Amino acid sequence: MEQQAGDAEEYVESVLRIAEQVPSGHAVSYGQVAAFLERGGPRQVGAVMARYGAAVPWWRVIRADGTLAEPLRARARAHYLEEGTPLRSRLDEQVRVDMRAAAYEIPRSVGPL
DNA sequence: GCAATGACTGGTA
DNA sequence: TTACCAGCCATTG
Repeated sequence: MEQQAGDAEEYVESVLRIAEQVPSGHAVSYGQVAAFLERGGPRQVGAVMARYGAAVPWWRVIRADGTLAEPLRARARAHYLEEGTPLRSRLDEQVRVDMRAAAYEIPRSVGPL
């Protein structure tokens, strides 16, 4: 019954799985992913992304208000411009994703393996 | 076992 | 609109 360790691994796989299948030009929030998995919370999703997110399009998993942590913001902007993600930038800075337009509903087929 | 930390969220001012 | 606050939950020291 070493389920606990297995659950942690499965949780990571599920989070990465979701991040991987978010289509270009769309984005989901940490809370959205956590609510979909019904597991942990937004901070746990963020923790997984911080550790294993490098292997997936992490810029498609963002905060509920369409912003990102500062160090990531600058990197994500380039990807958004390249993918044509709907942005809500007023001036040259303060770039944030327009979640109303970029919102993406996670298909249930992506649930926990 | 307790305290601090973090790629968060929603509400109020 | 932005700024601040309290709540939440697993990980780490």
